[in-house]
Amino acid sequence: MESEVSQCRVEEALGIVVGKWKPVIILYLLHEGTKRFSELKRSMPGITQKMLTKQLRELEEEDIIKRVVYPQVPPKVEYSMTDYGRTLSPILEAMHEWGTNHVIHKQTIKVVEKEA
Amino acid sequence: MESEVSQCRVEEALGIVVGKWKPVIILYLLHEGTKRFSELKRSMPGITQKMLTKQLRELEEEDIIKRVVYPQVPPKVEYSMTDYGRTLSPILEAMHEWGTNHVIHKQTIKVVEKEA
DNA sequence: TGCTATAGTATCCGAAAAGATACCATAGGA
DNA sequence: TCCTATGGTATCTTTTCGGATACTATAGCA
Repeated sequence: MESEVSQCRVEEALGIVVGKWKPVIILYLLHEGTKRFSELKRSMPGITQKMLTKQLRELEEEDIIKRVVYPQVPPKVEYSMTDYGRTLSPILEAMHEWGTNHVIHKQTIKVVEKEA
Repeated sequence: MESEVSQCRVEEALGIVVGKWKPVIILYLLHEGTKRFSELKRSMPGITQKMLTKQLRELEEEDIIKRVVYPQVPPKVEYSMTDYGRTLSPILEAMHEWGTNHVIHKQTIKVVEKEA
């Protein structure tokens, strides 16, 4: 039983959460519950339709979010977290907290460097 | 005080941890302590010298790891986690755990799909 | 004299991710 | 009759990431 670095499963979690938009999508759905495609798009200024669709499909593929299509015209599609997807919450929250602190920490480093 | 998605600081943490090699480097240094450049390289088959150097420089820049150069020839350079860098540990461990479980979960989904 | 080990740099290349843009179907309303 | 809203797809271009390869310096050793 050696400590093999190659058995690292961090990338499994990372692969789901990384990207410019995925954490935003997940946190939004975690906090706001069920949302329509158009609501997601409006809440993420700068994202293209193609990008949003792609990210949502990938998250759905991994069973993180649920996609419900209502047979209407114009179409209505709702997205929400799955129970399984919600298990990501502690990780996301921890990263959010760490990230918030890191912004401050970076400024502290710079000050220390200037003094030195 | 509205829940603005754009204030999301997850990316701050994510930016440090993502990449093909960074989680591996961090976990290795967390578990094994101080390591020389050549030891890191040997423990990560497939990484090029350029990549390893680049990742290490970026982690050093963010105050996650410490770089100590010994004025010798041939050169000796040691890398280790900073105290601050060690604060990433819970996040990495959580992701590792989640990732390990996710590998199993994906198989479960496939089985359920086949049955349906 | 030439070879090795160490910790790098410098360039170039290909693949992958992200973005811009245009297009589609159709119910309901003006 | 034409326009709008919705939730997409299909292409093309740009940007970024990662990798291959070659090059560097120099102490010590045979």
